[in-house]
Amino acid sequence: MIDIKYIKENPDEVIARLAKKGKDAREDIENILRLDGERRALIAETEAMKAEQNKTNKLIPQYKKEGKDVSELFVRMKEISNTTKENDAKLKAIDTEFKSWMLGLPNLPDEDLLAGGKENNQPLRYYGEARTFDFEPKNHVDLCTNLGLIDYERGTKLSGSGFWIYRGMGARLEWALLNYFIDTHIGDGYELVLVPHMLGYECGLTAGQFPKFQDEVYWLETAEDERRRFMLPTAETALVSLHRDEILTEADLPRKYISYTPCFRREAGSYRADERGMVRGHQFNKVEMVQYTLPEQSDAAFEELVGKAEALVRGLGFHFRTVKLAAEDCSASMARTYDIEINIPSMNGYKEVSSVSNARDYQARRGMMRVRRADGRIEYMHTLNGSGLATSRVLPALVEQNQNADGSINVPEVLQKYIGTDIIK
RNA sequence: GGAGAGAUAUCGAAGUGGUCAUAACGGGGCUGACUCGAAAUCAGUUUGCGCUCACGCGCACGGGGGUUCGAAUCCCCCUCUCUCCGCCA
Repeated sequence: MIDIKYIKENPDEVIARLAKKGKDAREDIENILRLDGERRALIAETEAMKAEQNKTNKLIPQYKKEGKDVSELFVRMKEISNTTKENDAKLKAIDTEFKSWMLGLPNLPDEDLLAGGKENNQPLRYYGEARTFDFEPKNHVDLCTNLGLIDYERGTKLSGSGFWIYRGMGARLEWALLNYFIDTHIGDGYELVLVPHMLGYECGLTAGQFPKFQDEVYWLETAEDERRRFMLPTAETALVSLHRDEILTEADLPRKYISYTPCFRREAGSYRADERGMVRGHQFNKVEMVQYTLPEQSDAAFEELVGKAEALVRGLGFHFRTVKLAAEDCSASMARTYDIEINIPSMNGYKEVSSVSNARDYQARRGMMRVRRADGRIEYMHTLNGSGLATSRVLPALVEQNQNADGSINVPEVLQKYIGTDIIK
């Protein structure tokens, strides 16, 4: 959520900045300002009456004790009671509408972001060189199938399209990647957290995925009187709710977490012909990094997370580039996002393997995540997240880039200790 | 799955319709006194949210609704925790 005070004081600026994200917020802001005014007026009126009510309530036992008649007071009190009840109902309706507009507003993009979508993304830096082949390289689907690493057919048999099965050396390669990521993060002082894979609604709301993107996750069928739960689309959704409704102390921050989870996504309508194989599925494995920081720490934390994701990719020997996303390409909750993209030869281009974002106080406001400063002030923390990394893009890139003419695959050095070999054939 | 008990501030916990939410009482934290310093002792202090330029005012006793002039307290629904029994990897 964006600070209502900031919206009130700078409505035009907010509209202009959200426009960079491709959001025409004129109607939203108009409604928010109107409802906020109505809300305040009603609060002022109702609270004055409640003050009278409270004062009189103290008189009643006193009068009774003194044997005075209280029936006149009762008449007035009934009046107040009726009006405040009506007002409270009105206020609730206004509040609900107000909140729904507020929750619908995306985060403000940072000032330095370019407006517009993907076409305005800026590559910031490149690392290494794209591999060239002196033979006709195979795509990862053929490579993985031939080597028995991935069983696409049986994945579909078990669960339908968009699911695959890692087998044998494929499963070990996948597991080796995850181990490499996790060990690196632990070495960097991050706390490993294993979270539930089914989450309650509030988690999605805090992360900023709900109410707008409720259709993009898998909901579990529940009985009428049972709490609704969904399969997490990313560990961020869980980790960012870890400190929901908490007030941490300044010394507690920054908090640095990582989590491994499978991620479940509907990906409705997003299938594209060039995204064959395991680039986009309904379930994929990911190690996620999340930081909670003091507001003034979040810029440095962002650079740290980007650096960590880059280091993992570099460690695997990949050529990659780091791209600063234009405002519209950042997700709704985020003020800024950098993607790390590697080359998947069969796809003629760069594909995202990590996305690092700074939400600033947007998620903290939604989930009431605050910090008590040394001087006693309470303010919202900042939250950041980044993939570190998702294997579903890394493994295809790895097999394609490390393939030999005979169809075998060289195992990057950092993975060899986990998998026990330097070549898969 | 069955039966029962419970949820009050940083923690334990009292309060069962008004004059104890300025939330008793106890512990912890912080500040000060005493001390070379510490412990002990003594004194003080210590919830969050909203509205307001401010003085202040309002709200919150797990969450939601109801009864009442008035609810921590009575009624209904939900969530969570604990105990016992059953079942179970």
